[in-house]
Amino acid sequence: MSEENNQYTFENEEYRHTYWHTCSHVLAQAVKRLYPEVKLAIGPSIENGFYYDLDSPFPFTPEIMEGIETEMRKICKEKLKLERFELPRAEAIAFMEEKGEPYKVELINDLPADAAISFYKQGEFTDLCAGPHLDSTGRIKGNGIKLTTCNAAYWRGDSSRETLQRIYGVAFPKKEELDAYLARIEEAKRRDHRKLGKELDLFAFRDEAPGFPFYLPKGMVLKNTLIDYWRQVHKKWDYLEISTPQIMKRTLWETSGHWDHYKDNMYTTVIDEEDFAIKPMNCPGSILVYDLAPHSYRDLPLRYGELGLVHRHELSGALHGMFRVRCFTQDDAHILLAKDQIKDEVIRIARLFDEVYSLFGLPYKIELSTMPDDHIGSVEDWDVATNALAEAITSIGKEYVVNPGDGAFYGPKLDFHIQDSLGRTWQCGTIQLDYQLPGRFHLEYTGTDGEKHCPVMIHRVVFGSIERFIGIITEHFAGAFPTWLSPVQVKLLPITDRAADYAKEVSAELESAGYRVETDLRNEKIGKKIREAQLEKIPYMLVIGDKEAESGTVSVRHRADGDLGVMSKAEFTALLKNVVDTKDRK
RNA sequence: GCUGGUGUAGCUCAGCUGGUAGAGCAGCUGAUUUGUAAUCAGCAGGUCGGGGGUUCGAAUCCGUCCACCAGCUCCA
Repeated sequence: MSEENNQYTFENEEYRHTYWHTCSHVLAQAVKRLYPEVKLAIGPSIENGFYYDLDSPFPFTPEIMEGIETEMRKICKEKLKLERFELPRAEAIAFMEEKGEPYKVELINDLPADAAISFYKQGEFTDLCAGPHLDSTGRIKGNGIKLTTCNAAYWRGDSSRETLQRIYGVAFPKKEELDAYLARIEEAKRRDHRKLGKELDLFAFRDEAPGFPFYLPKGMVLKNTLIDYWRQVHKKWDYLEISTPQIMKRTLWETSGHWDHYKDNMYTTVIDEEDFAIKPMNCPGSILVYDLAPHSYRDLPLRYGELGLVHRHELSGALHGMFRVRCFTQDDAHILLAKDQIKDEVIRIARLFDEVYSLFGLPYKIELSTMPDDHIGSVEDWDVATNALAEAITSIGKEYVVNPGDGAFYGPKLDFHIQDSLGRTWQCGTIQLDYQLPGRFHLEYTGTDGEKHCPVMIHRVVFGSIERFIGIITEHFAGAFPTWLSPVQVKLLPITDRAADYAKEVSAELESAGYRVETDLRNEKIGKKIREAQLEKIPYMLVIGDKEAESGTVSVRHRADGDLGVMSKAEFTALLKNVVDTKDRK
């Protein structure tokens, strides 16, 4: 989204954030003028606008938000100067205590001893803030401001602390830019995969199974086609496919550490008076496969691929269409290798990822997640592993940002994030290094020295999950999937009953050539048949009337390119074959 | 899980301050045999998310449970 923001008239990225940061102060000032009893928390600029967290005894309804917006415009018109000043710690605390702002007092108390404690004053309003800010509220275009939503947020992101109300807003130097921004949001909502999934009959959710997707026939074609592609890619990159059990004994999960670290998210059951768990991850299964036979360094890296169905009891509020479900198929792989093979293998994986994402035209961002508080293993191992990941990405000329403390409990990871239609990013691919699990299971291989060594394990997924990836590409293509992926690739549209037999003949020929075809034999006008096929986003429509039946031709229409004219059956089949075989994005 | 919001026919939605439900599309039937984004007519379809409560009377008010939406927390 940051690229798109540059089309606006902000002078530069820094000015945009300064502008929005000042907007957030104007927001807080407006709230305090109208509702002095509301307490202030924090109010920064964000990727797409700004927000202010407030502790309020009442909810901010749309009417109240409108009132606040009006007051904000007034403050802009007042052209209040913003003035920075500093106070010694004791005075700063006394100042905020006097104003009755407990959250600000807490913030000041937590500032480092040597930090300057700065404030910004605009008119009667003063806020604790490091800045920078615009020099006057008059620089903000009043009617370019829009408060978008109000939602809950925990004070300092801690779910055990107070729930605050967060008012989000956007603002632009020109009213037309605000309108364009809001129009873009509306357009993005039109490609929401939940909406398209329903319209295109891909998948469904039912109250009877919250968070558990139902694949409809067309969604199943999509899923199976993705899986076929996945198998093809992984064969090429030397992976061996396996499949491991859905339910395994508690003792296994205790050995793996999941019982201690992940139990709250696991579905468990009792069989013959013994505890079992439905797998939330595939790794222990792969480990048991490795452990079936002795291995030597010659076997490594050993790459086990598994399309593993996992179940995780996600918090109800976290569920989100196909992006966040409770049961999903991970396109998983577990690679066992020697420590000195890590960097090369990570490079190899990152190249595979790039090949896959490029095919779909998906831009992605890489994050390096480091050691969390809740971790197992030595800090030294973590350092070595984290560096290996960083070096691998740098060496293939890609960039990453660090996500401190966000690694899995067993090791650091590289996450590959892809954006949805609204610019929210979702983790799809991940490469996780694991120095712990092989040791917990006493895995070993015989090295060149004839001694036993413990291998390292890499966990990785490319799609992330088939479900999430389907959601991502549904939004990316706005439901108009490339022909090779489209549930229906060709729709035959006979104009009258007279052309029905010929249409069936063409359909049979295409089907026997391996294409997915539907025929619309309804007694409807051709305009209506075309309209509906367009709405179904079917790539190729073949209009068939008396002329085509007589000459043995087809009249081809493409969903995006329109009427392509009359072709012989052979010409059309060749065109279709080319588009499908090359996995053209058309 | 938390805060706020939403929940009316298969789908998209209307139903003002409480007086026992409406439209379009889809479906079915009939007519129409049609040349690149909606042919016409008729019929049928809902215990208004579920259980309660207030009321002479509840889709409309209250409470509760469920699901969904936005965000937070968490995560593929």
